[in-house]
Amino acid sequence: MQDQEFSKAYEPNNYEDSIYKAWEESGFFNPDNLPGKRTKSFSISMPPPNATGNLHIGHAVMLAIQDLTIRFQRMRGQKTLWLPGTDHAAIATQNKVEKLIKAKSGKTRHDLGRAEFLKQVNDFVIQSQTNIKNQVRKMGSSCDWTRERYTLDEGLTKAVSTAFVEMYNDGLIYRGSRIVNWCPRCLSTLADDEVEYKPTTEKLYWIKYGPFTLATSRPETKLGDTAVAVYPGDERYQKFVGKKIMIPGVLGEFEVTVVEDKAVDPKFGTGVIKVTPAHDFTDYEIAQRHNIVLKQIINEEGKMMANCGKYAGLTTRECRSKIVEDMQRMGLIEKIEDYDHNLSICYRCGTPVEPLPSKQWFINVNKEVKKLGGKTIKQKALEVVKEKEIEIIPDRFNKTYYHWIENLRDWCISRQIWFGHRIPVWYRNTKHGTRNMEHETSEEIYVGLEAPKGDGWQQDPDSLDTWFSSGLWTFSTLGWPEITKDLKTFHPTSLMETGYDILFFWVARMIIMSTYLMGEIPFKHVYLHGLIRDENGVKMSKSLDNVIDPLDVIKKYGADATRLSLLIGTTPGNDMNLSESKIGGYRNFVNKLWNISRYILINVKNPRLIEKQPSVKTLADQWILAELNLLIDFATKNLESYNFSVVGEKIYEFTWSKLADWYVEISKVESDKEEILLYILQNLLKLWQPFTPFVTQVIWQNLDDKNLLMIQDWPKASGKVDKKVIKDFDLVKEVVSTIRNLRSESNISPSQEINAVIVAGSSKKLIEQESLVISRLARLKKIEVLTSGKKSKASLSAVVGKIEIYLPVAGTLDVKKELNRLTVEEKRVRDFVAHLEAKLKNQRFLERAPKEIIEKEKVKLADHKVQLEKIKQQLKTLK
RNA sequence: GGACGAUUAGCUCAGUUGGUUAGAGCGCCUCGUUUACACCGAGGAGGUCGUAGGUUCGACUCCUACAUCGUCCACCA
Repeated sequence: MQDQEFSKAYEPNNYEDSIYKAWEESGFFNPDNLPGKRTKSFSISMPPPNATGNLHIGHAVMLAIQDLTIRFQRMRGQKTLWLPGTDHAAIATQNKVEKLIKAKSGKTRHDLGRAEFLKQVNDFVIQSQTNIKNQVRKMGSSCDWTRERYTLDEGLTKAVSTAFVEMYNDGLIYRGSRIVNWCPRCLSTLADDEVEYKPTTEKLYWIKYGPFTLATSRPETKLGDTAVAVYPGDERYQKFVGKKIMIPGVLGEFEVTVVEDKAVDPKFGTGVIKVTPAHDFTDYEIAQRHNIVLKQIINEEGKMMANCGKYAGLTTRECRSKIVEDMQRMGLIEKIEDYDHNLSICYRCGTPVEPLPSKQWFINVNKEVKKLGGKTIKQKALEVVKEKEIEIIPDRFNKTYYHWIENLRDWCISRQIWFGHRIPVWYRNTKHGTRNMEHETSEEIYVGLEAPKGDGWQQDPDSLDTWFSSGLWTFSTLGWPEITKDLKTFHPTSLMETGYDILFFWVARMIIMSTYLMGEIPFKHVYLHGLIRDENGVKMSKSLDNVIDPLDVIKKYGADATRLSLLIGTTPGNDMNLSESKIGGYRNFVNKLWNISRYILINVKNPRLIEKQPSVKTLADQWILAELNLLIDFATKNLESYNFSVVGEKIYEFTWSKLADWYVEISKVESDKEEILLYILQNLLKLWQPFTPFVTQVIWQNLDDKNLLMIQDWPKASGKVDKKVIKDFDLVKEVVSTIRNLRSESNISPSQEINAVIVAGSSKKLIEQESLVISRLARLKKIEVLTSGKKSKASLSAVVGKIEIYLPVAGTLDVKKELNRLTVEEKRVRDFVAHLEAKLKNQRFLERAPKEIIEKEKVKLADHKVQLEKIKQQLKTLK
């Protein structure tokens, strides 16, 4: 050990980069290079961060948890693969680059043209990918970079096309004319779950509508009305049902059909709604049920179409105020009220969504397919979770998953953006530029992996929803559609670890895609972590300036401390509040581990690995090994079941409160502990490695400079744990603590050594045997151990279980204070004894409680009665 | 409107199938440089476990209702 290398405080910045480099160069992130015979595999697909992003704290928590799991399984002898990659994040990336270009040159993507725009997007992506990959490394992630993938790389693009073609041939993908969510800013469709809702106060217009009065928030859609609907059997309107009526409007009269439909709430408003099938989902469904025609009046830019007369060309908002004016003039407006409702907006840009009729590609979620034994993809996705093939942690998310799947409608997968996987469909004699449903065309369609031969074919200009490719992630990254060795070895993956916020977006879609295309589940366990909020529980955001940047805190406190702060004190599915002081606390801990190691390594003659558990000499030796073995069992069991936090807490407690506070201190008193100290240290480093891989490796090099800690075998508990050892040692600890307490209460300075008399009864042998330890830790000069008797006058006194402790401090004894202290203590024990006595007198307790519990209470009572007696005597002696 | 979660020490959170005199870290108070560590050591104060009922010999733990906060889903003109 080099002294200068082992500085007083651990400096993470001096080691982290070189350690990571050593790991990466060792090749052990790659499962093919792992030593030993590894028959079982354990794999995780890393949820791909957006190719454009910066690492944020949400990524950090995901990386910490996944790396912990992979490192644990690697040490357990599994063939471990953690496959990293990035996602092209279609709309998000396109929007971002569009903004950048606009800011730089004032140009739009249309000015540049498709090819040039895509080139610029790709340049941008390559640059930010390098950035985020290095940030992933900073966290210590032991993922296999040789297998890294990108959703737009060649192999994955082929997987996407193959999936599309296969689903098309099975009739699962179809092109249809439907009402879609349309963002007039992005000029694209949005999936149902890409629409967000914003509470907004708007106006509700009560309008005269022929013979009816009805309420609407969108009077401009009156131009597209083709029906009026009432609740079935509503007496007020029976005479109109089934009739066609002429309604006066701002562009003259128009005809509507009156229908009955259960979608109408007879209690809301007047119980009548106007039906605009082309621009409202509910209205569209009503129109479908009653064979009502639809009339599109709003175009893809959110403007009124040519069929709107003088309103043509206005935005919907402009049109609304204009049309309201005109209607007021005609006396068609009865009243206008304020009205709170949820405005639908685009989740990417916040623009209000315009429902429009459009020709798009969909995945049919209700089609029974042969490949799934006649089930629908929806049924299959439900089944694998219900039958526990896939286990979601925490399991309460099962319910929300079921609910979401059950209510899933056909998934619109085409997007009118350029950046993404182009839809593998070609048309001839097409009018694909028009999405208007009224233009049915006779066109040839070709769906395939490559462009068809022959003239006049044009590829569909649209691209696929980014979640379509993400849905293939677990198997497309392993080589599918080729049946590769990796695919056979690592799929289904073992664990999917991600935030609960994308359970639907992503996890559900992977399940759908994998069960259909692969015929197997994508992963066995789903671990959902919560959101990281700031110390006040507020979502982190740049505008609030409450963001904790993982790179900043790694630099300041080290990657290990950052990881610990994200791994401990959290439970799956629950949000976590994180503050910098918490990270600082774990930095202190890492430093503690460093200094324990430093002490051991400096004081040991020959730092080395110890193969077998060393033989013991003292109670402390037995105790620390027993505690270590308990810890190993606990950690192994709980890491297997993803209880990271409790494991971290337990190892932390062992390290600081057991090893450092007691055993290391005792090692300064009892000699000849070289082997045990080394043995404990080497196992402790192994236990910590999945949590804090950097500092443990730095320390490990001092024990073994040839092999990396990350591929060592996970520790095994050796031998049976003797409970009596732990009980005895705990008693010794309590005696020491009690003496320290007495000293402290009486302001006896640590440098002042005093005598002690311990009346130990049946524990005399134990206390005598441990008297050296006790006297050094409690800073005693002389210690006298008796079986019984001898009341020491003018002493501080206390009782530990059945043991009486006297510290003769004649002269300095503050009798009044001491009496007071003992009286308080006496009352506390007396109350407890009374409580136990009452319990044990309760007939029903005696009848119904289990025997062991009653026995336990009886022993407790007896012990405390003895204690109470002794305190009383001590009080008497003082008086 | 429906579902879910949270509510435990000043703050951030643990608390496994009901059987401890309710725990940890940070913060706070007192004392302390005993050569691993002041990113430290020793000791201490601090909680009727959101409220009200109920089940039970026994409830922080189970049930019911309510309150506050939060999230998701559905969206009704």
